[in-house]
Amino acid sequence: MSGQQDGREGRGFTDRELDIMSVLWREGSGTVAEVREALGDDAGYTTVLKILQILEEKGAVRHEQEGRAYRYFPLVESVSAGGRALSRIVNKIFHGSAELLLATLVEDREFSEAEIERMRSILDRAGRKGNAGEISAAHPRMENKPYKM
Amino acid sequence: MSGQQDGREGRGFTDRELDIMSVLWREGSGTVAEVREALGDDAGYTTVLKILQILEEKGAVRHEQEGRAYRYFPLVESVSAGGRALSRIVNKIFHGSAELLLATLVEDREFSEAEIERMRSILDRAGRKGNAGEISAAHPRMENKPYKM
DNA sequence: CCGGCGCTACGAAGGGTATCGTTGACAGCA
DNA sequence: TGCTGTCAACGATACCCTTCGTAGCGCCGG
Repeated sequence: MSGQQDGREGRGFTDRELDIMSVLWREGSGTVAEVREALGDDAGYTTVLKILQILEEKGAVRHEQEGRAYRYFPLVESVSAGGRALSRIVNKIFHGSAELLLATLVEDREFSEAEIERMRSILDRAGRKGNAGEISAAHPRMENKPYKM
Repeated sequence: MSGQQDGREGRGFTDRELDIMSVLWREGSGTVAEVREALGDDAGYTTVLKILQILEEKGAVRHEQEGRAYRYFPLVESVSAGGRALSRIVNKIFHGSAELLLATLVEDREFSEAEIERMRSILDRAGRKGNAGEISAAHPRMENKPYKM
């Protein structure tokens, strides 16, 4: 029994972990040295390695041998991590109101017309897809949806 | 060196802290017992008290004597906490793209027509304001009060 | 007046994160 | 062949979060 050592899976990322995942998402992959470089070289080598290993334990990244070094690849999609984080924020901070979230977002930042136009079209798509006619039918109780990682 | 004093002073709440702040934001205020009740009574009394005290240390809440108990009030607005959290997510996970964030948001949830309509109007307002022209005198402050009741 | 109850304060235990120092392996080079 | 630089693994350290156990205090009912 206990086939797999289920460590800390399904959890969110900590600050530092997120920093490193961010690099991996942006670059696609990276060795310890590369990640360390991308972070701004303020972190020690072993520190970055350690966190990468923790991330691997969590199932968020994997590695391949590349020459003498390991190259790390993200296993968790940034979108799915983002979805989780957003869900959390919407529920805990904005009480389930995505509108309030959006309002806060546009309050804090300045968007170009083009950006706003693209965001509008995203909403249009959502409107057509999510609700082709009926409105009050099902009020989506925005509790925690099941996500998978 | 390079200590990690990045998330201490009210910048970013931990899981449990967020749970409790969420209750306070929703209810407006609460005693330890009330908060504990609202959480689902799976938490011990002293646990909730402790976190409330930590929150107070961080400057996120304050308390007033009320009879024999303390009544805690949130000092940090949910919107400002949300703004910070959103900023973080946009930058670290969505690489600064609010569009991608919005796309993910609408991917994960189903919205009613009414909600989408309101979100669209939020974008309209942002478009008029953010446009390099003139800011109209009417400044529709998006507060967290008059919404979603 | 006294005991119980509710409340806060103190602080410790348990587990996790973040940062390194050190060690051992190995490859390239003089 | 022996030195040096790069790399992963291990272990240590320090700090933080979360959960409580226990103690002390004031109030209320009997």
